[in-house]
Amino acid sequence: MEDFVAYLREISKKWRREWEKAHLHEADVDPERPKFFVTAAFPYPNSPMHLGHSRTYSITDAYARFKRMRGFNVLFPMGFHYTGTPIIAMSEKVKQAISILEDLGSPEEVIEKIWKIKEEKGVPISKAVEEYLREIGREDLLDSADALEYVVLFAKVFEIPYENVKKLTEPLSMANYFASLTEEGMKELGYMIDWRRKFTTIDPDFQKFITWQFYKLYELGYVERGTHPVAWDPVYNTPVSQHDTKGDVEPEIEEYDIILFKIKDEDLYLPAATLRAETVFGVTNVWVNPDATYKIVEVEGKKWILSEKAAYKIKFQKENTKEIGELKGSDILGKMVINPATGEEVPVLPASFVDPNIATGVVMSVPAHAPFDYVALKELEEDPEFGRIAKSIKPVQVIRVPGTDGPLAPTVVEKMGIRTTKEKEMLEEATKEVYSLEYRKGRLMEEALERVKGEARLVAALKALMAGEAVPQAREKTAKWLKLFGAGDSFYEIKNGPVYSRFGNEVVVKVLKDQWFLNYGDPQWKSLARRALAKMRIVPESFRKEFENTIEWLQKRACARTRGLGTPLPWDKRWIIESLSDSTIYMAFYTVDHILRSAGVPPERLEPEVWDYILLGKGDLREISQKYGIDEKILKAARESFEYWYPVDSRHSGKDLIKNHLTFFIFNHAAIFPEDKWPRQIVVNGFVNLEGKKMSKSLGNIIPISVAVKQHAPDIIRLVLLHSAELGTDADFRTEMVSRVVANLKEIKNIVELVKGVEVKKPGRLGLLDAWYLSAFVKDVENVTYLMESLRTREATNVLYFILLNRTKQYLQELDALGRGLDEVAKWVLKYVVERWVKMMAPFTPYFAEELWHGLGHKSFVVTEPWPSKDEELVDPIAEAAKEYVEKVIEDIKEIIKVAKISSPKKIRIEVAPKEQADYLKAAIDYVKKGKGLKEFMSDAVKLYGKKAAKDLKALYEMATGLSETLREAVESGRFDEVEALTELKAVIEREVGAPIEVKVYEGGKKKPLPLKPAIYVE
RNA sequence: GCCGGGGUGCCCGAGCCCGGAAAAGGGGGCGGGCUUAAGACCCGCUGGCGCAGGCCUGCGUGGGUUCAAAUCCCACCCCCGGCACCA
Repeated sequence: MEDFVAYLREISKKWRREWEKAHLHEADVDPERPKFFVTAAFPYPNSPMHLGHSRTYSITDAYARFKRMRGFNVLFPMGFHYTGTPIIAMSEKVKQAISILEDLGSPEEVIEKIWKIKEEKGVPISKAVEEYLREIGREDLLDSADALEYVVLFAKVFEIPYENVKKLTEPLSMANYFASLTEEGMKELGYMIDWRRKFTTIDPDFQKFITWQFYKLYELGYVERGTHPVAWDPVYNTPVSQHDTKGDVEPEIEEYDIILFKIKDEDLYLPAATLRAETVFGVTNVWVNPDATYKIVEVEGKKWILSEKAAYKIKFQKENTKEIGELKGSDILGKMVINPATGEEVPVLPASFVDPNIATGVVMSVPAHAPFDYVALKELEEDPEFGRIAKSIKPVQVIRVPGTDGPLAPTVVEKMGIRTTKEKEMLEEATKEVYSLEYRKGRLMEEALERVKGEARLVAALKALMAGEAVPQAREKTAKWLKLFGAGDSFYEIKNGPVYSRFGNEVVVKVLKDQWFLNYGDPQWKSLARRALAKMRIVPESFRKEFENTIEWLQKRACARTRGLGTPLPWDKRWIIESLSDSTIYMAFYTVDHILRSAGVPPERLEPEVWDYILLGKGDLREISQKYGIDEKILKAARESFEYWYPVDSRHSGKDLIKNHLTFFIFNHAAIFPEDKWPRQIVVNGFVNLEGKKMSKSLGNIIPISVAVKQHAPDIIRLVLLHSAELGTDADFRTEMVSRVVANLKEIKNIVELVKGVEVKKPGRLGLLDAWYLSAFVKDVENVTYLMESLRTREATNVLYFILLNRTKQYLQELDALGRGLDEVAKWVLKYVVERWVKMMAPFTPYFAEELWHGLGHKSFVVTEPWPSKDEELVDPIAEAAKEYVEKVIEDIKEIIKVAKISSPKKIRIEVAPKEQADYLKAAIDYVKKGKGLKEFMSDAVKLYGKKAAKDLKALYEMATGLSETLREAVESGRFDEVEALTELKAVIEREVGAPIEVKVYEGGKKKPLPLKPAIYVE
């Protein structure tokens, strides 16, 4: 086994060299041949390519290779996506880790020790790092644990020598390093990528291309400006996302509605933060924390009272805020404030459950709908100072849930028996119950709006707008209404806080002004996207709905960031175009970049007008050539290349990209290119698990291709990935599967070698066995072709590497049983099959197929051979039916032997129904096919064949309904002869059942045979 | 909550779109063969009943349509994934 894998590795090196020498993977414009342009999402080089990525690429490659054999001029290019921030964060973490490691003494030893802890205790790497640091008494370094984790991951899981890890402290060196590892992996796996066209997204010419794209989008009016909240490091003044935080936590941003309660007779406002603005109509009081410190902050001309923390946070969300005073929570207790929605006066009361670290530190109290508020009020009734006020407060119901009576919060609280605000867990559960019920089923009551003090006109307008509205809509409308008259605002908070940036600072929310958006919500753009999708083939088709939903759901999307690698926004260079926005139409760039580069066109000349000509055919060739100093011939060649290769015929990626990249891909093509250049197909595949487990960096169960190839062999990895799951579902890479695949390839090799050097003439007549085997194979050819057109690699490989192999083994065995062995006829048959079989394996295991092909004496490359076609004249339905029939008979004999508990049968007699019975069956089949019922058949058939046939006729009708297609057609043809089939394959049956058999036609006896159902006597 | 996917035999998993065979294929288990032994490999069994190829039950739960439903329709229960400025 080991030897065989080594052999597979060996031949992969050999053929990789040969193909490269022959430039097999380079595709150029060829007007004589139909083109096929395949692309897969390019990798982000923050790690070497692993098994998960290679599934997408292996599918793409098998498909590309298949299409090439089908006669297409296939282009499969690849590039690298350098845009973005994770690489920057990672390289900084590595830098930090290296300095710690150097500081600790011998870095490699430390890494080994950490790995040992991980292995021995079976804990994630992060835990092992922590444990190690504690062990050596360096708890002070715990803050940098995740940085160390990366280095361990690189060194141990990715098997990068420490000397090389040390070089990854600069973003670019890291990106280049991983890009080159990935490229090498792709080459090892034999992907037919045209590497001449490789680029990275920070190459100057690519940046010019993106610049053009954004000018286009801008001209079309799809780029907009607005404000946008982001997670932010307040010290380093930089946005923070998952990879920038300690412990890689994704900061989640939550938007609170602010409702401004003016303090009566004072120029001060209490900004209550709430997620349930619609309950403002039921506010009975406002809570502040009596022990907390509050600041008076001037916000947009009003004086807000905010908790100390909130006063700090708001600086990042509002412009020109000014702290002008300070007070204690207790200072404002008992004051009356005005509910801006209703105009009612309500008191300010103390509540210790109000957390000054969350939102504004001011909360409005709605006892009817918030369990906390209800219980807190009850609690307060005992208070010497505020007890009297608390007692006087009655919950005000403003939301009604059908099927319930009265306000929900008190009901639930009483039901659960909650008494004090200290029962936090119970209260939270109660809150969840009330909130979710009201959110799903609640409606805003008309009575709630009647509380609004004001002109009848105002109240009526509110009623018209919101009475009876479902909670989600009522909430939105209330918040909007309050904002419109200056009593409402927004406050952003980190929902899962506190989150710390990798610099150690607590992350806040910053509202960015002038953020640039792509407006995917634009109705015109949306309808273009819809049309593009409708015209496209989606594989598997079941994902279409998800695309449709995504198109509908997409709104504005921030398309630029303040930092990271990438292309500056052309009209506002402070911004860098974000990674998912600069990777939507880059496939077009593949069609021309090698032309422009090999001609030495300086990137700075690739101004928008140049791209307009190349990609849209706009402008005058000569004029542009002169204006930008680019040779006319080059421009023309680029234009022709684009025209030839575009549109993309097939776009491949993992299913995680449906909701973003793939849909943006559709949108942007629809916006920028004319309809005939819109993509034709999207192919989506599932993920890869390893031995049933999700791959994760923390578990360290990621296998980079470089490691996998050393362990297995390229063809094995390809085949396992292609065979282990249906396209849309998740695959599982298991060693067990690997060994099965290896064993099968070995067997296939042995079979192929049987016909090495065999030269025999086509025989005049085939045996039943030969005819069956050939016919089944021809159907395989047709089937595999169809399966590959539908990208069903699992089924296609199943036919080629499992079913066909087994059938071939069966054929060879049965030849032996018949005493024929590999005679001249069989040799011809086998050679016929093998030659085509090897070709069909080429898309999946190209190296293996190439080696076998040459072993058969061919001089051409199998990978560029034409795909086999279906040889109609070899289709023999009668032979297939005969074989199926014989197998059914064998099964029946075995069943009888088993049920009758016959230990060693001596002789078996098979009596076949007389020929004319077959006519009855034919008639029955005819009725079944026409959808006529049993009754109808019986009444007609009895007339025709007589009463005494009635019993048989009924049985035959039932048989007809369940007949396989093969047998049904054989019976219909009238050419199928049971005796002939049984006689010719007698030896096969005998070997299977272990007794001599005798075949004859029924001449009367105790068991009456039916057609296809002979009477069997076992002695 | 919204959107998407799914609940099939001891386990994993096809089949459901286009209704018509206890339900492909694995794995595990049991029995047998091979072997000094283990492994690998091969054969048989693996819902129930059945001394002749048969019958019964069955594909989340409950209804319905149909000569016929894992497959179509309705209601319900449960599980998984995504929910954005991140590649």
